[in-house]
Amino acid sequence: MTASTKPSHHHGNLRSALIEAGVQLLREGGLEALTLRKAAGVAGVSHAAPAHHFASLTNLRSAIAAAGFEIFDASMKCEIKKVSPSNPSEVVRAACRGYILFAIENPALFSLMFGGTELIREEPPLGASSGHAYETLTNICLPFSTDAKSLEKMRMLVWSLVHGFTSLMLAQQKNFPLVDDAIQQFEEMLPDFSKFQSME
Amino acid sequence: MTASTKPSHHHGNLRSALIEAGVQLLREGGLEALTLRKAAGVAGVSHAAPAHHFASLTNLRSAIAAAGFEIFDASMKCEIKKVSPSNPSEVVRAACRGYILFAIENPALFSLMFGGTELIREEPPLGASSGHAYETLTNICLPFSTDAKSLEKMRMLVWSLVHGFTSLMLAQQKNFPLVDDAIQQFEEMLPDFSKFQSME
DNA sequence: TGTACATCAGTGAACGCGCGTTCACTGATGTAC
DNA sequence: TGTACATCAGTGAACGCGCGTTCACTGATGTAC
Repeated sequence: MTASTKPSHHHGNLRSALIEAGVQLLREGGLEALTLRKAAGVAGVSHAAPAHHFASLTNLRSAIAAAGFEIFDASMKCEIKKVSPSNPSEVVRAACRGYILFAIENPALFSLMFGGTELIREEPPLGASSGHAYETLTNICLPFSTDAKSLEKMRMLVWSLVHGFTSLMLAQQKNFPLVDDAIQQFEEMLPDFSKFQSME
Repeated sequence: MTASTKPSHHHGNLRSALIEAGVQLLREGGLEALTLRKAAGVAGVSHAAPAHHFASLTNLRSAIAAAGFEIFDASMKCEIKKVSPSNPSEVVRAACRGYILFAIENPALFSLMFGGTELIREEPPLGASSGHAYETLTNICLPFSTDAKSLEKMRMLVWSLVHGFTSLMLAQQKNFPLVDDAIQQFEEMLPDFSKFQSME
């Protein structure tokens, strides 16, 4: 038994491991598959171990949702990077692609983040992470707004559109459409934002 | 003890009573408060009684979701009736008001219908009920479309907008905004649909 | 460098809980005659 | 109208299950001297 495989009484970074295990459980078994005991099992520790890191299932869920918002934000930013920043409409479309891609890859995590599950939303980890995604959504709307009020309206419009489309897509859950089909359907539906401003 | 209050061994219409009980449980305690045993308790029967009507919790959930879609459709239709049918944009706005009002009054039921919970969606009761709401959403989009494809796009646009707005509103769940505030915010955000058609 | 000790993360057994489900039963209802 | 009987909805006790949680414990880590 080498030093690297030597089993240690201490895990090292159980907190992160439990969050990762939770993301995996959500992916494999949906919302109801996420329990403290199962997360401990996947992380390879006894079922009593999580108590040292998470006081309750709601705390673990909140931490997982926070991690989810970071992945979510990264997914949007990744798509945004692929297009020219000089075309604001294309940037919005790219962000929406990232939004939809994340949801298709992590449907249960998406449900946890936005669904009816009780979370501790106000506290730092989750509050900060969802704040990052909120900032990204705000930034892509800046070119379409002239003041705080029009910014607020544009953000709400874009966010509602892409969030509604994504949620309805997940709710139908009939043998999942190809990712590209979903995105194509979304983009065909999308109004021409550049004309929105002049309509005011 | 009069005849009307005489307790009978038979309930009469336990199936409906369990669905009603379920709606009440969702309203009072959220998604996780809905169990077969609690529904039986609220309906005033022993916890083994539901087995004669629902083979599993998923079946009860599906029946409750079906009932929810009927209430949901009625809520939209109720608001539509209040406005002039000769103004299609106003009809769409009215339907959206019904959509939002339903969700505010029944947040957990809304989550059950559209969230990550597994339901038996294909079978008659739920399939038919959600079909009614789908029809209503289609009908309000008819005046804005010239063919099947533009109808599909308009329906997806309206539906995504109102569904996304509603879901995000519920997800924030910070001391609930006044109903009127939510609807006002939605209507301010809403683009002018009458101009959409000409933009194609 | 070595030793003593405090800290703390993980163990494994045990607890009570609410859950869905099964089962023999009971009593009301509805029908055949 | 009355009687016998089949049907079926609801009862209440019992079952096993996975869950969160508690607890005394153990062993690794890190620090003081």
